Order: sequence, then C-alpha cells, then structure tokens
Amino acid sequence: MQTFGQFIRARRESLRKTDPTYSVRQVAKRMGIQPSYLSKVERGEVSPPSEETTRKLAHELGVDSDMLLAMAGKVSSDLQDVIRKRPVLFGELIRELKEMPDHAVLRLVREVRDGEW
Amino acid sequence: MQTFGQFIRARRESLRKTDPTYSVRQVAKRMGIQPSYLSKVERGEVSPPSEETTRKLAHELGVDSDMLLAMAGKVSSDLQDVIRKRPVLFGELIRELKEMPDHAVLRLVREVRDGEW
DNA sequence: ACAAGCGTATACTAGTTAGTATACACTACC
DNA sequence: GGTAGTGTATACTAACTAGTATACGCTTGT
Repeated sequence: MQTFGQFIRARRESLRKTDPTYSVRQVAKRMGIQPSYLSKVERGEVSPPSEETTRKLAHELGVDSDMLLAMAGKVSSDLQDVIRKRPVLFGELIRELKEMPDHAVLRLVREVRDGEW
Repeated sequence: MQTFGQFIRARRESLRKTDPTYSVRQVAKRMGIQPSYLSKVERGEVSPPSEETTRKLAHELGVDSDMLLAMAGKVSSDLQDVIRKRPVLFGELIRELKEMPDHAVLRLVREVRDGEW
C-alpha cells in the first residue's frame, strides 16, 4: 500500500511534468511551510502533517482533502463535529454501514439527497 | 451546558447514593488511575482523559462510551477507522445528514438494519 | 486518641506533535 | 565560473498530552 508521503510525492511530480512550479521548494513556499519539512513528509521521515497543513497540501495538489486526511490517519474535524453532536445515533449508523458495499452506501447518500424527507 | 467533569462527578455521586464504593478513590483504583487525577478531571482542572481512560470511565459509570467520548471532544477511534477506509463516501453521507432531524437519521439506521439490501 | 477513608493541592515528567532554521551538495544556465 | 534553483541533512524547540507520586487537611467510627 502507498504511504502518505509516497502519494504526495508522486502527485507533485506528476503535476510538475506540465508545470515546473511544482518543486518541493515552491510548493512549500506557497503553503507557507519549510521546504525541508515538506521533503521529510514526502520521504516519510516524519509523520503526516496537521489537519490544517494537510488541507493546504490537498488544495495545492488538487486532491480531495477528506481522502488525503484519511491517508494521513485523520478524519476531518468538521465530520467529527457532526458525529459529536449526536454520538449514539451516528455511532449506530456508521457501525451498521461498516460492512456494507460502496454501492449500498452510495444508494443511501442519493436517497437522502433526493428523497422526500 | 454541562462540562465533561461536571457530568461525571454528578453521575458518580448519583451512583454513590446507593453504593458507597463510588468514591473518587475507589473508582480511580478500579480504573487503575490516580485518585488525584480523577479529582482534577471531575473539577475540570485538566482536560478530559485519553480515549482509553474515558472508555474505562464510561464502563465504570455505566454510561454510553460514544456519548462520553463525545463530551470529551473525541470520536471513537473505531468509527474513525470506518470513515478513513472510505473517506469520500462517508464524508458525503455524514455532511448530508448533518442537518437532518434525529428521527430521519434513525429511520435510516432502521432501514439499513432490517432492509432488503 | 487514632486509624481509615475521603477529596485535593502541589510538584513533576516522559513522550509526542508539528513543525523552524540553517547549511550543504548537486545541477543547469549564461 | 558565478548564480539561481533544486532536494535534503542536521540540529533544535515550544507547546501539548496524559498522566504519576506524594503529602496535606478533614471527617468519622471505635
């Protein structure tokens, strides 16, 4: 399985093919962090960054932030907030959906979205 | 709103009315932590304990651990694991359900549980 | 009088998080 | 051959987490 660092390095290098501003240094500068730190993150020398920094990185690399946060071992704090407001209810729901296949969960999402609620 | 500390103190004192073993000292001993620490937690002098310790406390006090974790500002790590495996899917679902009333979410839980899936 | 149990004040800490700051070695350009 | 840009090695750190350990003062039963 690909690690967080490997993923973002691959993604950055890929973007760089068509845009030379995607160097470690320039990306780090745009994000407001040290290039040496980004380098360490990409090589997995340090653990993935904070939620905020991971978000900036997702934005910079044009990837979904929930996905990148997940690779960083985190869950977006706004989702946590939703759960924390009704922990038992959401706890039940999520555990119920744990083993469900993607298409079943997706059906549920659509049902809620367009449904008559 | 009631804080974490106030809640567990109230709950412990309530249990103590019918069972004197619910003193700070004895509960702490059963949990394997220092009484002084439990005391500080109850008075809100320190931030709520770790997930593991919060779980022990929930067990000791006979309350739902998801609920108590929520009061501690946390989301159970097993729920986080479920989300982290399919972050985009669950992200969508949870944000969709954010504003839904309890009964609607509950209906969904039941639908999944007994549904023809 | 004193031991047992109570809550708490006080002092301390190992480990982790999330980075910064600087300097070094290499390549490419003009 | 200098300079501009690259990735990275190295050294350091402030703040936070999640507690422990000990001692103090109070009450209560014998």
